[in-house]
Amino acid sequence: MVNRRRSARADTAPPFRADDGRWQELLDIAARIFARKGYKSTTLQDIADEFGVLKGSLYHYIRSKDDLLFEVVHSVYEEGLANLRAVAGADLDPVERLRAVVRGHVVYLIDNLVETTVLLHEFDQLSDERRARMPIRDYQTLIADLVAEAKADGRLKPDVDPQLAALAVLGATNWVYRWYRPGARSPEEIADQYADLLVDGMLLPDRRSAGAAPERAGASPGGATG
Amino acid sequence: MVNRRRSARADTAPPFRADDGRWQELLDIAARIFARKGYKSTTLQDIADEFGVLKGSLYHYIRSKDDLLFEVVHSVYEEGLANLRAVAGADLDPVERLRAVVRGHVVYLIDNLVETTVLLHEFDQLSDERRARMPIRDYQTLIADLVAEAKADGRLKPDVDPQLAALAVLGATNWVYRWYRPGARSPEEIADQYADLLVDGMLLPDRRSAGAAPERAGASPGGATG
Amino acid sequence: MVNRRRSARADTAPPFRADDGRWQELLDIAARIFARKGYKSTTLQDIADEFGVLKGSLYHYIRSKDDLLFEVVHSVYEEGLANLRAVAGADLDPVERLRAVVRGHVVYLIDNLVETTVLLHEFDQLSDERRARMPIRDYQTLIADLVAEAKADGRLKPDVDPQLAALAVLGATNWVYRWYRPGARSPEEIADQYADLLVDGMLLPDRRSAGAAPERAGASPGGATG
Amino acid sequence: MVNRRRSARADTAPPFRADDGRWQELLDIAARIFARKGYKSTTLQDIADEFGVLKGSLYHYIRSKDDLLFEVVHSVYEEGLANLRAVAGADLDPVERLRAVVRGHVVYLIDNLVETTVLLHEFDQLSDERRARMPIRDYQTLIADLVAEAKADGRLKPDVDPQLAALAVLGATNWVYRWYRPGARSPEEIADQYADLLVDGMLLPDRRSAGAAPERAGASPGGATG
DNA sequence: AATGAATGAGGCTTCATTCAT
DNA sequence: GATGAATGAAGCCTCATTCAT
Repeated sequence: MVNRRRSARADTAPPFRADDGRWQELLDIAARIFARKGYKSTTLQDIADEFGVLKGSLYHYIRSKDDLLFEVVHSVYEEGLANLRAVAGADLDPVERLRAVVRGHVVYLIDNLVETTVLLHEFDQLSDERRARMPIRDYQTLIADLVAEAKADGRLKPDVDPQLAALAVLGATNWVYRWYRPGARSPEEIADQYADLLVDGMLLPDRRSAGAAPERAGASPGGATG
Repeated sequence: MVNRRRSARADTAPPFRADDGRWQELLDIAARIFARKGYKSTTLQDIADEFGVLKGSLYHYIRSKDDLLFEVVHSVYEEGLANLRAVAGADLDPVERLRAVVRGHVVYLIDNLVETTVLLHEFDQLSDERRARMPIRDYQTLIADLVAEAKADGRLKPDVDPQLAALAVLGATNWVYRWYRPGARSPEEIADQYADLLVDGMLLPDRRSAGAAPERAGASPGGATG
Repeated sequence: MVNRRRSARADTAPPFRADDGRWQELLDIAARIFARKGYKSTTLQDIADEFGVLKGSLYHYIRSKDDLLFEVVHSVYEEGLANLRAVAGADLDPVERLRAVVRGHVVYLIDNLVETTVLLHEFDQLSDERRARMPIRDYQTLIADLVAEAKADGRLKPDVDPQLAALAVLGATNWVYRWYRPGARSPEEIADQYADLLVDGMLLPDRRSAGAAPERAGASPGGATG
Repeated sequence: MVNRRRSARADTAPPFRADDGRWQELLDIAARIFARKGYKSTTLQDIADEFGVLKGSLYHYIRSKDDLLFEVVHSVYEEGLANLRAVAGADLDPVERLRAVVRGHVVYLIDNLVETTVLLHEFDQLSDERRARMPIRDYQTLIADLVAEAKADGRLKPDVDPQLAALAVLGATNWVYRWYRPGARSPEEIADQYADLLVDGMLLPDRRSAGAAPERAGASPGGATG
């Protein structure tokens, strides 16, 4: 759905004005390697090799290795949140908005798998200052608010705790980065299943969307970690 | 229930037979620091400092840093799986066993939060050979099988894909390591909510356990990442 | 005679293309220290100190300490063998070729004393893989073949065993690295004496070159080991 | 021929009175490993493992690793020299004494292959003080004196330089430690061939022992380094 | 923009040696 | 005589970063 997010080199003020083609290429390479090996296990040498320059030359683009992590992560964070906010603000009843949010989150995550992997797995490696600029709790709050709204509408089981439910939703959906590999199942299929499972799980029995879709075919999804 | 898992120093054959008190202390320290800073960002100096020896002295207990990660992770992996298998084998109908498994997994994870954090976050840092000794897919398979069984019983929505459902369950529950902090809510409360949410989400509308418990009180859970 | 052998950086592919001046300087320094203290007793610190950089900086030139040993040793090995093969292929009768080979070997060895010292004393410290690339037995074979040829010509005592004779020749000549110090006696004098002694020792009594040169003056050679 | 040389624990004054069985066992083990891997590459751990104690326990037998090297080397040095002196003092003409010395040296060396290997290869690793206690030049002098004597008798080619000839003899014979492996050829066969080759090489043509033995059968000797 | 060389700090690991028990 | 634990120094190697060209 999304995927056209492109970093505007948010607030690192690099000592240069790289043409944006090369800059994006660098970010993409860094993101890919961070996702594969982890931030700490990635060396600037790894990145420079793939970028086709000597490692010292990377300092024409960045001021520190940390910059790369931040740049990779910051834009997915912002855009992903914006994306969810847009969906959450649609003119639908709260339960449907919740469903849409789950769906949208899954699709966004898969559409930006490399970057979200880095965000979700390497978030803690950011400097405190930079982590503070990405209040990751906002995701939880956004969903918890929707749950609370639906609950106020009387649609949900009375014992649903919005915060806890939000964390369950985020856990299930974020976890996708751990096992998704393109091929078996489309992002949309996964998103639909997850939305149905998670949102139906909160609903009062008698209020559930009666008609469940007929079983969809598809190879069983693989899972590296799970 | 849990938590008395103690490593029998599985298959690293360290150059000694230390008294197990010190060995366990070392593993606990390592696990704690790995959980806090990540494996790669933890230095043997960090560990030695807390253990109260010079860093070279750690080699009385290990043969490489990697040993520490493996030892920490291997026992939680094994015991956690054994734990789930025991629960999954109970003499109950499949849906109840599924519920019990979700509950058991959450409780186990929280009871062993430090070690499961290391397992879930640093699994990829293990050497290939050692990773192969812990077929983490077994967790997914175990749950997927239960889902398939319940589905065969006609209890579940026909479009539930067992593998996908298992991954959703594991995502939601495993994610707990990202936000759980002792205090606000008991492990059992969380476990119950998760079990209800996730299992109910798979059930056919008319087959659901009618009586949902009245809302439980509790402070809203904090969440570092989520 | 020789001594212009310069490494073409045979097959270590270092992470750079240093100007060869510095590279040769490094190899020369390493060779000198290896020869003096032995490979194992030489530290990269020793080498870096003399090279004038921090020890970590050596890794611009090498990938491991082992590289240095290999580079030092590989080129003398190859060139020394080529040198002998050239001499052995001359258009002379076998006995004279043998004499020339002994002479040539001694002169080459002294002309490249530092490197041959390292080759002869530290050969076993090479990794198996690298040792395999230098079939040091070729020296023995080359000489044994010449001896066999001379024997087939009927020039040698019938009980001369070519392999054993070759080993005697190599032992006597290679041993030079243990005691030679420039000054007392010229490489050529030594070479001539050795050739006469060793080759005459194989000849049939009546076939020997009658005229022996008059005694040459010269200080008695010192000898550290021997 | 010899081989019953047993160390009297020359002058290391160890902090103990080990029963000599264990002490000899330790020296034998150390010698074997030093010969195989080199002194520097041998760890006390290696030795302790084979000796069947923990490495710290070795300090009941030695005061330092260096002690082991010295003890191993000192006794072969002394006994080997005494052996040669006895042979050199026999009541024979100088040329025959020379021949006997070459023979005796080769046999002794092979009979004590492990220890002589350590002596010949690791001599330089001894502390200066200890090296000084083993004037290895004595071997050279002993042989050079014999050569000079034979030369004074008019038996040798006039251009034979006694020192140089002695070094050739020592080189050829000492080198045996580099290639000898039991099996192919008896120590005595090798010794005879070497004596004939080296001594005949010094003789005046017309004075040589006419009858050379008929070719002896035997597999060709292997040679690791040579 | 890029190179090539170097820095400097620190990481993991090894190992001879000591010592209380 | 031996153990088990620890020391302390040092060794090899890595890597983010700097800088003159």
